[in-house]
Amino acid sequence: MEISKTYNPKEAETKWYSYWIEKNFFKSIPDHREAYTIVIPPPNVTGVLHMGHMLNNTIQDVLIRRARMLGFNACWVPGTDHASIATEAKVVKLLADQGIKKTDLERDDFLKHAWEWKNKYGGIILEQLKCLGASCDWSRTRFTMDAELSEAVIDVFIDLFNKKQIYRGVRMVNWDPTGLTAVSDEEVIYKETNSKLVYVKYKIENSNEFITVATTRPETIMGDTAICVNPSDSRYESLKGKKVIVPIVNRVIPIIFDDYVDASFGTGALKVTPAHDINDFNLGQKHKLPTIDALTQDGTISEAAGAYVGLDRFACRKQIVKDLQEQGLIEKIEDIKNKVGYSERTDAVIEPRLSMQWFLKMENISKPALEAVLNGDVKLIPEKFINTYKHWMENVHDWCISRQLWWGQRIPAWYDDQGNTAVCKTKEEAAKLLNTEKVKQDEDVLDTWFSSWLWPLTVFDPDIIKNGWDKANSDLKYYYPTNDLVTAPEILFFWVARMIIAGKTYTGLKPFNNVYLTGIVRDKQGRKMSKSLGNSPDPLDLIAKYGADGVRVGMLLSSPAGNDLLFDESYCEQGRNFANKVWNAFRLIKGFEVDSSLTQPESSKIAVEWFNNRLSEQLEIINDHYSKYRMSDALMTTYKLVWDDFCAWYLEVIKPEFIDGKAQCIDNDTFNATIIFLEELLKIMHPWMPFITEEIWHLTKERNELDCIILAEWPKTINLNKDCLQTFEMAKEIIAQIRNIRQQKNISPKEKLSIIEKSDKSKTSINYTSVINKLGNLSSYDYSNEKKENAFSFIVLNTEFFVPLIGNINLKEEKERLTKELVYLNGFLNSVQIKLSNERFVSNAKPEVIESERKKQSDALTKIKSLEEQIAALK
RNA sequence: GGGAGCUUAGCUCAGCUGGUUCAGAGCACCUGCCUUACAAGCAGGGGGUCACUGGUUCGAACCCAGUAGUUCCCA
Repeated sequence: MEISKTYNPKEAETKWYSYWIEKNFFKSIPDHREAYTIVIPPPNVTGVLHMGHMLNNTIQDVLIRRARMLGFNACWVPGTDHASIATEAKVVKLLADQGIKKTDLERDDFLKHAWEWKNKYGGIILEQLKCLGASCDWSRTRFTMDAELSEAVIDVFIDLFNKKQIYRGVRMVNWDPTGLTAVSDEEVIYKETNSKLVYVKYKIENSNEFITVATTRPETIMGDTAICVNPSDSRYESLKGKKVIVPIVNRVIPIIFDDYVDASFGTGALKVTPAHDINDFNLGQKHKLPTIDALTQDGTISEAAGAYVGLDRFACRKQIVKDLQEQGLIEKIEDIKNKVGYSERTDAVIEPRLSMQWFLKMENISKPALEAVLNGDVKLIPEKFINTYKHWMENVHDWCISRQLWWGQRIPAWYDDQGNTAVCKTKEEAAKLLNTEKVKQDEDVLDTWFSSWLWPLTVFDPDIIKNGWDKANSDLKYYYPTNDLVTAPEILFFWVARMIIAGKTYTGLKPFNNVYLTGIVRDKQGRKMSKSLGNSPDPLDLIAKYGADGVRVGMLLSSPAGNDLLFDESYCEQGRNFANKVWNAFRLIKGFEVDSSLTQPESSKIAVEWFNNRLSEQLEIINDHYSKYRMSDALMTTYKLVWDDFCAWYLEVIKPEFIDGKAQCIDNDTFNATIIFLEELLKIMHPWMPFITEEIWHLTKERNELDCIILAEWPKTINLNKDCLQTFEMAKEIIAQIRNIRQQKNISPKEKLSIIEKSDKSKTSINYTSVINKLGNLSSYDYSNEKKENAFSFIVLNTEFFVPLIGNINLKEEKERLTKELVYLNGFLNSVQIKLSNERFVSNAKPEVIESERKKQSDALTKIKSLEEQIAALK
C-alpha cells in the first residue's frame, strides 16, 4: 500500500468524527464509574467560532479526552446562551433590513421573528465546534431559553423575591435616545471627541458675586440642583451656607462641599445634575438633593426643564450658550478633548438616564461564594486571580438584573393601576394577589447572566430550583459538582462568581472543583482579536489549511493558564509539521519488513530498554503537568518525547540499514516493541491530536469496531531504571561530539571514523558502544590507557575520547579550542573553591549542597588535568 | 482615583522549596546536508548585565523596599 508522504487531515477528520458520533463514544450516562464533568461556557447563540472559542474548547476537549482514557465517565455538556442583547440587536437589524421597525411590532410578533432566527442560525457555532474535534455529548445540548431552563430562571426570581433578596429601585442606565433603549456598558463605545468646556457664571444669592462653573453640558443647566466644591479648596471657603441662582430658570440651589470634586479641573466648582450623570447622581443621593430630569427619552428638553422645552439636546446646547453670552454669564469657552460614549448600534451619543430597575442584593448571598474560593474549595487556576476575585467579592454591588429588551426571560412581576406589585408566575395568580383583573406584566427581561448562573445546575436538572437538592434527579446527583470549568478571566465576576453563588444557594455545593482561566487571544501586535479590527483569522480557514490537529497543537503550544496568547499562524504551522512528523514516523514503521529468523541486534535491544524507560519517565512528567493544569508544558513534553526521543533517537537506532540499495529486515522483538511504543505514544498524543492518532491507530493493525484510541486506556508508568537512562544520555553526548567533529572538520557522515576511549575495557561505564557505533557511524570502538597523539579529543563525564584522523590536524586550531575550554574550567573551579573556602558557607549550607560543591571541585580538577595533558600532547 | 499583575535570548514563554555546569525550552537565526520515513526534514552552532537601584542571606532570576516601563480589572 502506498502511503502519502504528508499527512492529509481532511479525510481523517470527517471520517473519524462521524465514526465517533455513530458509535456514541461521546455519550455519557450515569454508571458505576466516577464521573468527570465539564459544562461548556455556552457561546452566544449569535456567535460564530472565533479564536477565543478555539483556545477555550480545545483545552476542554483535551481534558475530557484524557479523563475518558483515564477511565472516568467523561461528560462534556454543550449548549448555547440566548445572549439577550446581542441576539435582539441582531434580529432588530435583520428586521430593519426588511424594512420592519421593532417599534412597529408587538412583543409577541418580535419574539416570533427572534425564535425563527434562532432556530435557523442558532446552531452554527456548535457545528463549528465539531470541526475542531470537540467530543461533547451532543444529546445533552441545552439552550438557556429552553422552556424548562427558563422556568427555572423564573423560579429563582420568585424565590429570591420572596426571600426579600430582590427589590426594585432607581438606577442610572446608558440610554440610547435614537434606539430608545437602555444599552449595557459593553455596548457603549467611548470615543475621543473635541468638545467645548463652557465656563458659566452662577450668581450668588443676595450678592453681586458670581461663582464660575466649567461644564461640557450646558444644556443640562436646567437640571442643576446644587453646586459642589471641594471642602479643602480655599478659594471657596467663604461660600459655606450660601446659595446660587441657576441661570435661565432662576432657580435657587445650595452650594455643597464634597471631596469628590477635583479642585484642579475647570474652576474647581462642579454643577450637580443628578438626573444626567452617574457621579452627580451619587452626590445627589449622598447630599439628599432633588432630581430634575431635564430630558425626555428621545433626547429633547423636557417639560420639567422649564425652558427650551421640545428642543433637541444639541440644538439646545448651542442656543443656551448664545443666550448666556448675551446675558454676560459666560466667562470663557475652552476647546478640550474628552471621552464621549456612543451607542455601538445607532452611534447616538449615550445619555445617562435614571430609570426603575430590579436588583438582587449581593451582600449576604455572595459570602459563601467568597469563602469557597478563599478556603480552596473552588480552585482558581492560575492562583493570581484569587486576589482579584476577593477584591471584587468584598466590594460587590447589588446586581441590576433587569434589561429593557424583549428577548429573554420576562420578569414575573405584575402591576395594577395603583402601582402595587405582585411577583408570581401567571397573570391569574397576579390578578388574585392584586385583587383586580387589570394587571400588567413588567415589560423588561432578565439579564442573561441571571439565567447562565444556573447553567451547571439546570443542564442536568431544570427542576432543581423547584424541588431542591434533596429531590434532585439522578443526573445532577451523579455529575454535580462538575470537575473543571474552562473560561476567560474577563467573566470571572459576570459568570463564574455568580455560578458559585447560585450553586451554594441552591445545593449548598460548589458548581465545580477547578476554574481554569484562559488568556485572551491577541494578534502579534498584542491587540485583542476582534471583528471590527479584522485581525482575527477564521478558525475554520485555519483548520482547512493546517488540519484540526495542527491548529489545536498550535493554539496550546504557547498558552499557559491566565496568560494572553499572542497568536500567530506560524504556531499552527508548527502544529501541522508535528502532525506530519508523526505521520512519517508511522510511515517508516509501517514499511518495516519483519524477518523472524533474525536475532535482535545489541543496539536495538539497548534502544528498546532505554525507550521503555524514557517513555515512562516522560509520562510521569506529563501526568504531573496535567495535574497542575500546565497544559502547554504537558504538550511540549509530549512533543519532545515524540520528536526527539522517539524519532531522532529511538527510530534512528533500530532502523535497519540499507545494503546495496535494499532495506534490511527487522527482527521480531524490535518490531513488536516498536509497535507497542507507537501505540503508547499515540495514546499520549490523542487528547491533543485526536484525528491523526485515531487514523494511525487503525492503520497500524486490523482492529475490531470498538477498538478505538478515543476509548483506549491511558498508559501506565513503570519503575524506572535510572542507570539505563543515564548511560544512554552519555552515549547521546558522545554521538553528538562525534557529529560535531564531523561538522567542524567537514567530514561526511558517510565516512566511517574510529574512536578510542581512554580507559580499561573492563572498567568502562559506557556499555552502549553498539549504539554509538551505529549513530556515530564508527568502524571501531577501542580502549586504551595511552594518550593518542594526532587525534581530536573530547571529554564526556570525566572520560576522554580520541578520534584519530586521516590527514593533518590543525594543531593551532585544536590547541585554541582546548585552551578556551581550560580557561572556562579554571574560572569555574575558582568560583567553586571560593565558595568552599568560605567558612560561613560550609557551616550554614545544607550538607548535600556542600557535598555537591565538593564533587564539582574534584570533577573540575580531573578535567583540567586531562585538558592540560591534551594540550601538552599537541606540541 | 482604587486594586491586581507583568518585565528572563530576536519572538513567545518555563524556571515549582533561594543551592546540581542554572541561566533553560520552542520558534526564529547561522552553517553544512535533497543521507531511501519526513526539506512540513536531518546534523551542528551562535545568542541573555534575568528592567533598574538598594537591602536581607554564606548564597538571589527567585525573598523585601524603592524607581521606571507595561497590561488588565473596578470606578
